[in-house]
Amino acid sequence: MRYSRFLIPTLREDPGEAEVVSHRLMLRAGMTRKLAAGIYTYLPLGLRIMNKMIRIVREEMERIGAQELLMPAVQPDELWQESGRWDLYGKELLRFKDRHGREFCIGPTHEEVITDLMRREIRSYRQLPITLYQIQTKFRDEIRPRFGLMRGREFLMKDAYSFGRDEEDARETYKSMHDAYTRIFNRCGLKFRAVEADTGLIGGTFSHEFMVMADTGEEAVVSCGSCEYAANMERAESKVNDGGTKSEKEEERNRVDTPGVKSVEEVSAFLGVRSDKLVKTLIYKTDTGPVAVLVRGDHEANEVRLKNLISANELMLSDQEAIEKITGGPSGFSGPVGLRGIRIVADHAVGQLSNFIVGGNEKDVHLVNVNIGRDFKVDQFSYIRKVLAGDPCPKCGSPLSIDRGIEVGQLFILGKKYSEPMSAKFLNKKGEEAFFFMGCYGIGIGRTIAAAVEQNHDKDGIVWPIPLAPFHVQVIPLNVNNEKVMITSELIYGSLLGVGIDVLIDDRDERPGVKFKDADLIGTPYHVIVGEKNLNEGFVEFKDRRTRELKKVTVEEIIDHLKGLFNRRRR
RNA sequence: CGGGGCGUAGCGCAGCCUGGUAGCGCACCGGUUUCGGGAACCGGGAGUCGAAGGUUCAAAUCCUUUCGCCCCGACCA
Repeated sequence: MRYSRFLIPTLREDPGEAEVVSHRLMLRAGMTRKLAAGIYTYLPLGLRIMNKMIRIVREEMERIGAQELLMPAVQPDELWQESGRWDLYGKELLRFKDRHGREFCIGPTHEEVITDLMRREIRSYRQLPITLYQIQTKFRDEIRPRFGLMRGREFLMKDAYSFGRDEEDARETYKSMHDAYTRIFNRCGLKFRAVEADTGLIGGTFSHEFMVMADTGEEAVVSCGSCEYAANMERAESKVNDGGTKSEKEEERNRVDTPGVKSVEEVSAFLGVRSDKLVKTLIYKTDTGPVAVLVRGDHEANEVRLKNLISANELMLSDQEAIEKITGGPSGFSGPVGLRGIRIVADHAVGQLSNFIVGGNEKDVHLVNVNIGRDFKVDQFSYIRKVLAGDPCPKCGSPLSIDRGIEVGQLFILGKKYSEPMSAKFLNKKGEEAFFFMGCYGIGIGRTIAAAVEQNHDKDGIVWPIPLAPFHVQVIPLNVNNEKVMITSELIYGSLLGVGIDVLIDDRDERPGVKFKDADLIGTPYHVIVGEKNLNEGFVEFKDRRTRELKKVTVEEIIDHLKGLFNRRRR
């Protein structure tokens, strides 16, 4: 490709709209442009990267025997009514009516469509298991799109769906997907981790997320340095010390006046006790009724775990009014003692405490030396708090650490969540009807590219991992008006092109500085610099973008070297 | 949806408080000189000041409404 004929509108200055590195650099490098909030155009250079990514994904999907198909982006409401998600999905689902007034949506995911297809086409267990995938544009009307490609509304996604006879089939496919994902993200040059995840709206029995580690990540990832345990914050837990006996003798319960003292920090400072001697009482409103939740003062409630525990779809902290009605006191002074007509669930850590402090359900009053059993009853203990850095690993007990990650892929075992309500059945070996046992597996293409930029850049621009790089080599003739320079540059360009290496020749009549800056910004892994002075001594220069190492070499050497380099990669 | 901020040339911004000829840098076009890390000089093109309404002799500037965008939060595959 000739730079002079190729649209790469690089920007010298940072666009004001961009906050995160990947967004900023991809705009500056002329790879993407925004059309509306969360909706982006991929310019030619950006599309080349996307296509590289897609190729990797296709190769790895084919390798595990998944078959590609393409489903419509627009989907009729009937299918979503069948699965029950039309009402469940909320505003994120972009809905509209056609000219006849029929309801449609733009697909944010395709479980319904694929399940419908399979129930029509698959009759027998002999046709199972089968895995299908597509690479397709999705739309989710995010409340707040942000971070450029990392969280757009319209985005390209690889979504695969497996149909098996039973759970064993599903687990097997799941495992091969896990391997395929590992290979895909490795090939993209990413540092990542597969973590246990909550199943969210898609639902199902278990799930892994592939997280790319980056400070700008949106999700907190809990992981163990000593064993393979890793989970996202929503799901993570730590070892529960439930064997511990309470050593302290139960003291007499007392009321203390705590005028205007509400928060854990205030109470612990006011009474001169550590916050882990306090118990927070949170009153939640849920679609399955109100719940009082007890966590230790220095802990935070994990609302996702809580939701799962009590099988609620909706869960939010109660407002002032509801709190007064339930506890009899204002917010900030809630406590479990004397609560009636409300379920009380407590975190395991609360169960380890004795003689702790709680709110008195009365303005300006707290209770000290409170004990479970004697003073109130807990309906259920569970792990319902957020893990803190340093907590013991649930598997091996070593301290856990918390990092930030970008979710680039997710694996779900769906089970019969869709096949049952949609009545997607086949005949099994015994001649009985059975529901498909399903799994689904997504990769955010654009997001993975953005994540790759987050992990691979320096102050001058992007440093593409070779498999994703839009061009492998950039030939930079420093003076296009010098015949010798151009003949040599063209020779190198042609030779590399001839062996299938992606080469960009910067044949613009620009000053060297401009070309160097653009080459660094775009992030081509290797630069071949052809300058008059070196050429007179028989040399060109070879630069490694990542290390910035510069070598003087002859034309023959550089061609051989690059040919060898990319031949080896291909094998 | 709550809080904060911003819409002025392709991009980055100033001007607005205190109303009176729309400006700067980069980019773009032409010319001269340059030519190894975003060149210098000369000349030039480019704006319904987000939109609508109001106040005023006069509005980018003041008032009202509205649309869009960004950030934080709530939410989230």
